[in-house]
Amino acid sequence: MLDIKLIRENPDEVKTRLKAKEVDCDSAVDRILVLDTQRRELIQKTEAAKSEQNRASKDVPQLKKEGKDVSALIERMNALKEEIKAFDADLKSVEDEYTDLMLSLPNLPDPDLKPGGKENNQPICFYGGSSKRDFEIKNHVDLCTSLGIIDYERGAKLSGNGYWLYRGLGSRLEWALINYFIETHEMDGYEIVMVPHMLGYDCGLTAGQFPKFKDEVYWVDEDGENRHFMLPTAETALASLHRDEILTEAELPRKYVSYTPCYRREAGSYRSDERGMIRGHQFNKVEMFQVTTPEQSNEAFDELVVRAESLVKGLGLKFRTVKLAAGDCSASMARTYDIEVYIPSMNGYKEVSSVSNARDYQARRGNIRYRREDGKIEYVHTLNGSGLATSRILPAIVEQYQQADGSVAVPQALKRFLRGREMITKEDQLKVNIKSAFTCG
RNA sequence: GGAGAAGUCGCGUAGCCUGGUCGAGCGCGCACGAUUGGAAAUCGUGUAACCGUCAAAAGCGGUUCGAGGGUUCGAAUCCCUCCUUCUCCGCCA
Repeated sequence: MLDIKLIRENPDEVKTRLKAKEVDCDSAVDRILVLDTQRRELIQKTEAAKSEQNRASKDVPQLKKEGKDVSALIERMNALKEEIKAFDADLKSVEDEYTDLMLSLPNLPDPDLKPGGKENNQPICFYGGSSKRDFEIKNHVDLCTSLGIIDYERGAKLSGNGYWLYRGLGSRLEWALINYFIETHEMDGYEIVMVPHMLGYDCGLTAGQFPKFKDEVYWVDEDGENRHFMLPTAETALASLHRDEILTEAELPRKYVSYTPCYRREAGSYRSDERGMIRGHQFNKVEMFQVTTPEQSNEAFDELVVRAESLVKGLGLKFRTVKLAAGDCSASMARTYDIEVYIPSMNGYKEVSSVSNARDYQARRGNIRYRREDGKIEYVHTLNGSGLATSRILPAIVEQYQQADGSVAVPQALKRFLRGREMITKEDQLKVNIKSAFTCG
């Protein structure tokens, strides 16, 4: 949510900056200004009437005590009652429309972002050398299938297109990634939080996904008011952790890390080049989240980018970091850098981390504030960054670490999470299969 | 899932039966001041958020006693619905 004072005082600046995001909010802003004026007029009228009512209400017992007649006063209060009712009804309808529009406005992009969409994204850092191989590379779908570490067929059997199963060493590899990431973040001072996977509506509202994008998540429990949705990212839960709270300056910044599966409808986004685990309805992600003061948030953003990058570096993967153009940042965010890992079979890069600064946008929606040392109360800044999306890292590892014989080397950093293993080979898989055939549950 | 109890100003509580000087008493905590060589103790003062008015602050006005609705001239207090918590029973990883 944007600051109404900013809209009131600089409506043109707001309009211009939102245009950089390739959304036209001119009419919404104009309407908000009208409603804002109406709202304040109605508040004044209502409050004048309520003030009189309060005074009269105090006089009644006093006059009664003095044995005076209060019937005239009570009649006046009856009239006031009707007046207030009418004003309140008007005010409610104005405020409802006002709130809807305020919630629909996206966050202002930072001024240094290039305006426009994807085509204006700027890579700002490349890491990792040539990935040329002297054998014909295979894509991760074929590799994972032949190694028996991912079972696409049965995933589809169980849940349809966009689902897969991790099998044996595939599961171990995925789990190793999660462990590696979580452990690294914890050592860096992040608190590990395990959050509910089914969330109430207000979580989506605070994070900024709702009301606009409420069709992009899975809804469960659809009986009336108490609906829950499956979280599309841990950010949606973490953003609401301190909703309606007033923190103290001393306890900021707060740093959280969460591992959750992410559930997304991905309606209409299927593309044939995104085979396998590049895009699914359920994927795994470790998410970092920070709550900071406004002064801390730029530094926190840089920190999140560095942390995400160092995880990819730690795995020895080739990647690049991209500064997103205003229009490619999501609605809630003022700035976003994506970290994209190289996928040899696609000869392209795919996002494994998205680091964003929401500034006070989510804090306003969720009423998350802090008390400064000097006693003043202000909105916090919130930031999030994937660290990392394991379901996209695994294909990258499999493709970048593939060997001529179809086996896959294990990145050094993961070896201790994989019982010191050097390679994942078909023979490994065979052993795992035989073993699991004899062990039950 | 069944039965019962409860949700009040940072925390703990009083007030609810018997509606009106209750936005709300007390204790703790916290802040400031006095006292002291300093501290403890003691005493005194203060102690929320939001909205509106204002250039801003002060001041003034309004709202908030879990949430929403109702009754009433007037609701923390009466009625209804919902949410949450606790206790007991049942069931269960």
